[in-house]
Amino acid sequence: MRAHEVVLGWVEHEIAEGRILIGQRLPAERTIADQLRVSRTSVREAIRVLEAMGMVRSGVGSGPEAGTLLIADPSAPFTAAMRLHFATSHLPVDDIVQTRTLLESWAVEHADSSSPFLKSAALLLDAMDEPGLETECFLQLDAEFHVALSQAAGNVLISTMMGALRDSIEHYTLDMIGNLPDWSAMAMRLRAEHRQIYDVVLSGDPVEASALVAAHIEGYYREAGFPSYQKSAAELARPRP
Amino acid sequence: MRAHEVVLGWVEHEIAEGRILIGQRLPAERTIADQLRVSRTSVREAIRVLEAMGMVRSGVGSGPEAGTLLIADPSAPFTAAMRLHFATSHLPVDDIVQTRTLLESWAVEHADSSSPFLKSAALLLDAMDEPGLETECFLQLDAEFHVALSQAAGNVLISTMMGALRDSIEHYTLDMIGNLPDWSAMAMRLRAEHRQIYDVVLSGDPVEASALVAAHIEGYYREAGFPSYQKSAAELARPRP
DNA sequence: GGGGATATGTGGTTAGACCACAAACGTGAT
DNA sequence: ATCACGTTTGTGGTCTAACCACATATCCCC
Repeated sequence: MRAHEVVLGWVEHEIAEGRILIGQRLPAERTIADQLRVSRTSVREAIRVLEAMGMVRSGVGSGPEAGTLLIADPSAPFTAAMRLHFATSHLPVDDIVQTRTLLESWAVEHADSSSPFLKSAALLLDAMDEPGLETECFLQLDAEFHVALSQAAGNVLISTMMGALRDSIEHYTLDMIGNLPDWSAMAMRLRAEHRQIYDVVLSGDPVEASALVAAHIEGYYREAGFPSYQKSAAELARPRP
Repeated sequence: MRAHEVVLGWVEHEIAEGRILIGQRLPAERTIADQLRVSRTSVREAIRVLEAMGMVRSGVGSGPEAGTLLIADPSAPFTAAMRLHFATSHLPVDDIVQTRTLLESWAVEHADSSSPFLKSAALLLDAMDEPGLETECFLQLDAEFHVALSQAAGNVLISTMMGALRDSIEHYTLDMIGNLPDWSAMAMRLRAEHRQIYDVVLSGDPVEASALVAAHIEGYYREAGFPSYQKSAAELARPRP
């Protein structure tokens, strides 16, 4: 086992044992190196890996921003990999729409209407009603809302995948709104659809909720000027009407 | 921008420009360091990141196994992150079954029956018929078969997610076969079901294929001794009969 | 008490050296 | 001519030791 893998194993172990909690600092690089009898070089290689996976964040200097912090929620490792992935190879928008539709319509269909994540979703909806909200912020809240909805189904994997998609989707959406003739009208429409979806999920009508979500996603991408996206997303997700 | 990020950017650029192809070697660490005017240490940190994401593989010595090879198909970055993720936090089996069922039944439903991936799938089926095949190898081929099926739908994201799940699933399946009273009987049954699914996909009956896949996955997990898994996977994937 | 110089501790980076390994190359004996 | 064995070459793997930049904490002088 290579030296930096020893370090990775040690960190994983420390986390599993609860000796390092989220938000806490890892020991200094020199300390870890000394403790594990490896060079600081190897410790740094390990930290680069953890950083790439979104598990830690390094900062120089002193004070609360300095040192290497553990910032990983369990779903984080996904995100970084996806980000680099999408930075390298641009995925077909159709694929993204299909996948979003599949995952999200499944999620709302299996959502627990008493899930605390729905309360988060409601707060996000309120935040999106804020007048004079920056477009960028709106899109961020939009993405958050969809992730929160997905979490309500209680499937860690599905939530994780949606969370991974979120950041990547923001990139596309920002590009897309340039194609829109009237963004504020679109924002209004999105707000209304979000409310409708939320209400139906809360009222416990899985089938209707699923259909609404599919239509919502499909409509968004189509109106934002992706003519290549022909087929109905709803149909793709649920081809047997 | 930190030094190792410069290296990462350079590698991404070289890949995007087509100067480094899959299966080819990156320049030697010392060469890259020299060329980019950074230290070899920084080059190594960048390579560790790429390695963690499954994009490259490093080997010492000389010859075809040596050097740093680019092995990334577009879906690779997922895998490593997932692996570390699963190593840290054990996911509920139910979640995995649900996700597999959702992704795979969608994939076969939208499979292109003329896809070259189906030819790969056929070869894998033949390989699984090999008498005296090690259990471990069989499970590997099994996983490969499912990934190949998923690829036939032509959605990069879905294929990617399935590919990411594959390695993780192997871990569980290996544990599971210990619970089986008669592995060779199960293997026989899996072979038969695989053939059946393959035939139906090839014949172009999406609905039937989807149902078969769901039943196949569900049956496997249930028989392998996960009583916690109660609900029908087929029902989960397609709750409106 | 205030304010600026200094000490401390952090990650970021570099240079240079050695090791282990595996293939390719030479050189010798047969 | 051929084979076997040592040598060379080039690769990643590791380590030491030093310096830098940065941000806080501390101290000492005014």
